[in-house]
Amino acid sequence: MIVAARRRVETMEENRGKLIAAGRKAFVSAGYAAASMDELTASVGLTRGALYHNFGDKKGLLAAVVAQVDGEMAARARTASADAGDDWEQLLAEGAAYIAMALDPEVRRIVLLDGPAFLGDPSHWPSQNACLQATKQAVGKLIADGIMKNADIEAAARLLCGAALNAALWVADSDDPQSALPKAIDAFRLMAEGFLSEKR
Amino acid sequence: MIVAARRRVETMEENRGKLIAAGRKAFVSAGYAAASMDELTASVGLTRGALYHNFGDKKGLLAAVVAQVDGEMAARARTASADAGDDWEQLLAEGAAYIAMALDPEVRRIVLLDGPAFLGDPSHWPSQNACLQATKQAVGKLIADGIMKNADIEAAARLLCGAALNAALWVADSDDPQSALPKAIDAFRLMAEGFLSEKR
DNA sequence: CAGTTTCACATACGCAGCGTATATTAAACT
DNA sequence: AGTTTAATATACGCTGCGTATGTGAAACTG
Repeated sequence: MIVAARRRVETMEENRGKLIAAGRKAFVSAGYAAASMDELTASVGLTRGALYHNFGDKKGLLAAVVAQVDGEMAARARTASADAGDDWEQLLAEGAAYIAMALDPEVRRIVLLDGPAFLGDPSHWPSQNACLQATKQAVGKLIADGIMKNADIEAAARLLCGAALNAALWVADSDDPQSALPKAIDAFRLMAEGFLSEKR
Repeated sequence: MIVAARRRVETMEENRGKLIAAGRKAFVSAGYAAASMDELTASVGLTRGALYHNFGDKKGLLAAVVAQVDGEMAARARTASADAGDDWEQLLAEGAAYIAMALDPEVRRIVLLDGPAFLGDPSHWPSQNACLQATKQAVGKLIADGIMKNADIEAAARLLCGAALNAALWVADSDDPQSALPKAIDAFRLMAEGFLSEKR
């Protein structure tokens, strides 16, 4: 059967997708700096021409890849906190989810290491770092409801996120990640409770 | 006056020092990846020959630079905690000191961003990340004395350090670092108290 | 103190990779 | 059908890393 000629936008979307997928693979295995754009594009049957047309430069592809992975992180976090009890438990569940996520090499390498190093601070990313966004929102509500002590929202969110993600890097790099994970999560819950109001 | 012929080791030490100093400058202004070893060595009147002889490769220089900056961080942290009250206050003072340190571009760019991205997890650095080491020791003592709740030492240290350093990155990148700094430190103290034993 | 060795560093070379300028070809208009 | 547009390919130059080789001065040696 003769396939109808593909429309331009279709193939372009498809090629963008291919390149982003290839980027995820390449960046995670070689790291952003060492990833070759020639190899990457060839691996999906394209050339650097397509890359530079679609993403401007190498950084542009990284940004697109980060945005995609970041979006997936947000989805996973929502799922994790969905069946937690109250708002506070939801925050803890999200934190635990982020710690677990960093066991994923894509998250670790691309979002936590190369992202900040080559794209700058996550809070300025166009994709808005998922962890930060979700945490900030949760913290805002908890403080408003008097469940959390009155700290600066941004600062508290950043501390919680930073703690979770950094602990995650430790877990991932430890000798026995599977046994380190619960320790990290336990400690996280303990520490986060510092933010809880006394009267609760 | 005729200067006595310099001994070999002397000049070598001096050249190593020059290269490390040049590395600090170059890495902080351009970032590790974009720093040119040709420019860097030329800026101190040497060539890449000296670099590769002394440090093996580009990464070797980064490691040396990281070790130096890391050492200075440790010294600053000790000074900061020296005149704090009890052990717990010392831990908090150290944390606050680390948050303040990340306002230093060298610390931020070299130790917090490029270091982990290109040398791997700080806990495996030969220089042993100063923040982690100091925090682990402090936490160990506090738990042994029953001042802190019984969490995993590594995990707790990693969380505290991660929170402090990540908050520091936020402070450094915020619109008004000087006003963000106290907010970050306040929130840090609050959160850290989650680790305090009830009975205290 | 002349001869020899060592080694810290310079010079020279090859190769890989990024970005850009130009070419091509198929889809989209008219 | 002819023309334009634009998505991708091709071709080029430049920069930069790492290595192989050269060199001269300090460090041994008898």
